Amino acid sequence: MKFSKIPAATITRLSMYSRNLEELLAEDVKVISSEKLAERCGVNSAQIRKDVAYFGEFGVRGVGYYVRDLLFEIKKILGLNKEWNLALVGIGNLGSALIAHENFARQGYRFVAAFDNDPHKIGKKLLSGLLVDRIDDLKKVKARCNIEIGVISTPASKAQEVANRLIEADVRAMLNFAPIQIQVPKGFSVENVDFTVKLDNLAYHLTTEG
Amino acid sequence: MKFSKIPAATITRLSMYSRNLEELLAEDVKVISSEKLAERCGVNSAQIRKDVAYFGEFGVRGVGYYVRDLLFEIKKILGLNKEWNLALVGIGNLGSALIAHENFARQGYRFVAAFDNDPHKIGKKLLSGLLVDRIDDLKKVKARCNIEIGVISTPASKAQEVANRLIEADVRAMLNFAPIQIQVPKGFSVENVDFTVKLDNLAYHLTTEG
DNA sequence: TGGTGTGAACAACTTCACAGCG
DNA sequence: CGCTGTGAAGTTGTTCACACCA
Repeated sequence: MKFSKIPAATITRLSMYSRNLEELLAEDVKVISSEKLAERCGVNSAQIRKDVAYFGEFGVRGVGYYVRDLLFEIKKILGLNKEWNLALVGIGNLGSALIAHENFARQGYRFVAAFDNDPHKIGKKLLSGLLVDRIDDLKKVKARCNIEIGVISTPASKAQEVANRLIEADVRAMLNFAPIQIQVPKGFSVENVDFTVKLDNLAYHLTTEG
Repeated sequence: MKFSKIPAATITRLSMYSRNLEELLAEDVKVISSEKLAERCGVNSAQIRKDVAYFGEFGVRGVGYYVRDLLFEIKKILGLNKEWNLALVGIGNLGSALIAHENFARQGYRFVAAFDNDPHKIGKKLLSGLLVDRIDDLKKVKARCNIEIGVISTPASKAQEVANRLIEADVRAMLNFAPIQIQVPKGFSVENVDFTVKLDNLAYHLTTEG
């Protein structure tokens, strides 16, 4: 185990390993070698060994990794041994779909608040049972619900403004669905989910190789 | 201009430059230096010069880049000088939200077909006016609508199966919203939009640095 | 003069290859 | 013996620094 810097890509792969290990667990596989797991994940086996070795010695030489143990360790590394409280900002089509989406809940992400600035939406109850709050009440609601991650699903033109509110309320992490680079101070994290960029990549490949 | 291999990250950045240039155009800015554009995009200026230099000499020494011209060239590179036809597969909450989402249309991506395998949904008309087709009719519908990119918004358990149908129908590009690695043969492209991975990254940072 | 285009230096990440251990 | 853990080698991507040109 070393304390050198962890590549960002390593964290992303850990997330992928975690999902695959969950599948293996469901298939009742007890032990897996880095070689086999690598094949499943489409990466190099040394990559897997190196990725997990950043954090400890979780394997058994001559044997492989115990699926249950490795899964547990990876989840601990990622911080998935607890539930995380999300707040949705921007209750449009996409936002509503996200609240209803199963993938959040399954991994322990839970929407505890929802915000909008449209007076027609404020006070309404969503299908999930959540009440839509005014964005001005963010701090107050945060104190009550312990919001840990903000999910921004407003139009691009409003996204930075929303981010500023989240920063003000000291929400340290944001998942941004708007196609724009959000500026945050040190100590805050933003992850972008930008499907236009992905589509542009596909268009490029179709144009170039097709 | 050189024909060495283009880093994947370059394409992703071109997409970002394109958006920023569109904003600059709207602000009526005529010329911009790599330095200024870099600041806006949060990257190094040499990076920008190198990225665009892979494809040609679009700048003017001592001046910078003409916004309109560079935007045009980048869009041509990415293949955004045409409209792209999308087919949505999986009409759940997320799928419906995607069809209604403005960001696709604005960049020239247009949904021309929608598929599901739920008998209750087939034949129904979506808000956009699209009729939901049977996935078995994919080839037939493709012949009519010229589907170029498939958008997969089914549960993870069905995603590979859907991908196989798309491959069979020779839809060469897929945007996958299911949290799973999709396997495709050479010549096909997949881009993943996976928010659980992004959330795991945020959770990791909150756990580690927070 | 000022900013591009680019070889060369650098940094980061990935893969190899094998020592070491269960 | 077999598979992990890891230094070393290799590869890829980024930044520097400056020649060159409008």
